[in-house]
Amino acid sequence: MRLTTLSAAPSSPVTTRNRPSQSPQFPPSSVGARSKSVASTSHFLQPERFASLIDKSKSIKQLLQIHAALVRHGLDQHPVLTFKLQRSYSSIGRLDYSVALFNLTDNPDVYLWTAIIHSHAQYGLSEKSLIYYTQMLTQGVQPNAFTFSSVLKGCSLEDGRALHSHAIKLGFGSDMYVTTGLVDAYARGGVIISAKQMFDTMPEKSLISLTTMLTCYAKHGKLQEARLLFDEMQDKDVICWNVMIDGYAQHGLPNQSLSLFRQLLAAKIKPTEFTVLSVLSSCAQLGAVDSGRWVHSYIENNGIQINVQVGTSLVDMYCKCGSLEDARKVFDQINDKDVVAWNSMIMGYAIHGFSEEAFQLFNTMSNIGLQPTDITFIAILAACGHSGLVSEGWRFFNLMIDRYNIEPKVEHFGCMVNLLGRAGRLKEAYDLVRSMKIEPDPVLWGTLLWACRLHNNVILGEEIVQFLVSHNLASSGTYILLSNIYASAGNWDGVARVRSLMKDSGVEKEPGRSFIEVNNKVHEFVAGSLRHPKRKEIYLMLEEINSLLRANGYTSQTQMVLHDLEYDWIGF
DNA sequence: TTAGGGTTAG
Repeated sequence: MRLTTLSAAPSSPVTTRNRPSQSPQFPPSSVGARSKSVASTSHFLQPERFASLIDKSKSIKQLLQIHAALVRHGLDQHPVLTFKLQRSYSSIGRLDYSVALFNLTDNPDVYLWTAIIHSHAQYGLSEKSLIYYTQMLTQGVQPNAFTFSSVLKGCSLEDGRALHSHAIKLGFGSDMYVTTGLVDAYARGGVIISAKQMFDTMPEKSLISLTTMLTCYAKHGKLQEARLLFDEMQDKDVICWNVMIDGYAQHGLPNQSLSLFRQLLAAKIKPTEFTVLSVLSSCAQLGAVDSGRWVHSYIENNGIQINVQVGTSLVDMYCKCGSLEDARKVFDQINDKDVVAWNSMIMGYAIHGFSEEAFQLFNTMSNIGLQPTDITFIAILAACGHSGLVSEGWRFFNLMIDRYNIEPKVEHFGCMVNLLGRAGRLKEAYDLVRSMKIEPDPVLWGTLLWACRLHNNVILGEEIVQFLVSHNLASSGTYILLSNIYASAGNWDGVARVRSLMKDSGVEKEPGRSFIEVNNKVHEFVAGSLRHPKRKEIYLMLEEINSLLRANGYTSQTQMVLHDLEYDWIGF
């Protein structure tokens, strides 16, 4: 007895592309029967001929014609043809037809079961593919190595473990494809040790299995291990480079990412769309606008398509580098902008204080019927914060909850606390934090403390710090902020107390860092470090700037700097 | 006369 039910006409294609305007007729019995269709020229077509027709078909119309012809020729249960047709439906995004065909097949063989499992896994429907897998077992059909490699794709860690023992039991535990799938499953589940163990059991490693392991390391920030593997790899293709470059970009090492990108170009390997996404992210992190522009023109001159993802990356890069005009130019040229593209541009305006432009884009986006996301509201609330628009902030905060049913996250509360704090409404900000149903994070507390410092509210500052210390939530930043609060109130005893408290509890301040790009080279400065080769010239120049400033009547605001625990000589 | 594994933006 089959567990799957025979479904009526399929109705939900996987993608909206190629969707026919009218309801599809299924199973097809007369499509193309009387017309001069590809499949109706002969009544005696051999299965081989049908197989080749299916392989050549690219549209749903052609596939339906062939399917109809198969029914007429009594070949609709032919295992090979059913398999091919199923795969073709799925490959053009019609998983619905694929499933319907599967349901109409009397005794699906291991090929068809594996194909339906594979199709669902391909579309990210891994739970569904696991259901098919269990149904397959219930039907008494034995899975093979192909089945395992398909069902492992995207499965959960728990399911991956179960499938692992199942694969061993059935003798597929050392198949290269199955093992690679297991490395990937353990890696996605975050169990790097198990992934590595699987990897090590492989007698032979393919480029794919090496890349899977490399991805595991890179995704989990194990960049040294990743680099070691990367350097050992012979015959690296561009995907390996992409994984490594992206690993650096995603884990705060944008300089290494750019440096590896240069090596890729030097090795005459052609970057892809994936490559430029990571590289643009690195440029954005560094504020390296010259490198960013170079990548932009590289994209334009080397046939890399500026699709919505690449376009958004460019927008983000230009925004973070402070070049809003360039960002807007790219933004306006992106076709089929999705919400992420809108969010990036709105965020760009927000962080640079152009709240009006941010609001305008928000309105345009709403007017064209695009639903804002939680990120959109972070951008909008940040824009309110930069312009001190308290009532606008509350309006958007409530709009988000009431109209768009978006639950505020800690970041939204952070924006509100920042907004209220800047406006001096500390009590309101503190009450908001205390009323939160979710746990406030250290950044949020920091924002509130920073506002106490800004408005010299020592009492509330102390209260918050006491709360944080007693709940074991205090970080070095907490102490620094409290010290600053005392300093700005002229309370030197307080400053001394915080210093000794920090010393006693062994808290160390993370050194501040800053970057600047000069002539395509990014220079990094760490507070207190004098390692830059041109430090003498830099100091001389700083002194010269200071003299000029003083000569023009500028007195620096040393109130904070003097009483900070470490003097960040470059960050000003 | 059938098949499987690796990299995307806030």
